[in-house]
Amino acid sequence: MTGRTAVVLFTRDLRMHDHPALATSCAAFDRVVPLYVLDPALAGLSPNRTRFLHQCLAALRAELRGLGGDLVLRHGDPVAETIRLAGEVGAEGVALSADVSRYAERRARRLRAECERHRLHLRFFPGLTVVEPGELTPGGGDHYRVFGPYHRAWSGQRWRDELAAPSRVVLPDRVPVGRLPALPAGDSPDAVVGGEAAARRRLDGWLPNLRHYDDLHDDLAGGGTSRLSPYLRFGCLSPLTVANRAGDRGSPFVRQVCWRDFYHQVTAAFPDISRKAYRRGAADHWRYDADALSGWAEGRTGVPIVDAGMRQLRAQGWLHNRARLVTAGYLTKTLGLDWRDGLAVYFRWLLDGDVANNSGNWQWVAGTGNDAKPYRGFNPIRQAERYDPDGGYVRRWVPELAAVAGKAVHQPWRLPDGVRRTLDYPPPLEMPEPAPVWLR
DNA sequence: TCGGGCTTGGA
DNA sequence: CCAAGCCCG
Repeated sequence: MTGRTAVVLFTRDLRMHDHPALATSCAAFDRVVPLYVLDPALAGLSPNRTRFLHQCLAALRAELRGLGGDLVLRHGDPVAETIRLAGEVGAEGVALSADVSRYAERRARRLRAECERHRLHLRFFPGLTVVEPGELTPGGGDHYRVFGPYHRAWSGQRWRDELAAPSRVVLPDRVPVGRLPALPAGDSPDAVVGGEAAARRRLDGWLPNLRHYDDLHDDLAGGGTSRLSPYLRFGCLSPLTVANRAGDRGSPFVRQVCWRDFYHQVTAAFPDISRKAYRRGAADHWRYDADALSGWAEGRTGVPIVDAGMRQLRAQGWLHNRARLVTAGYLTKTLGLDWRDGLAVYFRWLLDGDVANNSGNWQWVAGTGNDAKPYRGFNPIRQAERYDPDGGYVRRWVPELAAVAGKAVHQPWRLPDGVRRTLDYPPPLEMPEPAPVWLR
């Protein structure tokens, strides 16, 4: 067999379109081996994401087969398996998308060392963000610490060109492609289904709603948000594609895509983001109360808007961004519990849970992150009345309160005793003194 | 260096 | 109007 071969290691870029590592390798090499390594170290982290991942892999394999190739699946350590496969197929090069988490950083470091040892050419590509982390820097530092200035620079930056899906993928002869294990069970009955085709359908279906985004995105009961986050998390969609198709760079929706890039460049500069307070000198001392934590996690705090959010999370593996703010704010600022504990619960359930966004946003709410106003607190009742004015969101997710009409559903402790006793719904959790002003 | 500016709030 | 310092240009 003659000609040159490359291994393309897929990670969380599970798509064919606008995939720089794949497109470039297919153009530059005679044969390309698309590889995904199932790392047992990650398998138990989140049943929801593991199931979604397997759906993405099945879809990617089908797409690659349609182009004459396949997705090679291995189990084990991604670095060891990549090196082993490269040896088996006589590859000269390894390509993958650059990533920012601690896990990804360690994987990259070990890949560099092993590729050097085995005389393999290793190349990292863009593609997980619109603008690569580190590409934009402020005058006095290595990364942006405040969103506003970052957004201005990001909007004015020249973005790379989108790349087409390859037209053909040629595998070397006789590569064992490996079996995809049976689809594992998730935790959430109403989770969306992974895969690039599903992602593109959702994007196509949602784009006509874009012009209402600014008016509707904060309404908890409505469907005004794109719900693309799980697909962006696994790279079923290129964020550049999403941003380009959404048009105006200054629009509120594209601004949200920019937040994702913002937290990736923060994480690249501060890989401890999931464990350590980002803000120097931030107050980072919290109570520990196992009962309060489990009450919050299971959606039985007795504060309806909080419980509604947590139950949506458990049912769908996703929750509205406004509900993320309210539930996270309640855990940290009202209950006084550690943002890391809330982060872990989100990580277990969220289909879109990734280190950069999940950690960055939790730290923002907790006041330890990239916020100019770290002493911000959310009043859950005010939030509920503003963003769920009729109470429809609460009644949908907290059926014990379905009989309570209107916005009274947000404060069941104020209902007449006779009514309250008919509801199978707890009083609010005991809270540290002083009790919050909204609870009376 | 210094002034403008800072996702999501509250009184 | 105050957010609370401090990031950014």
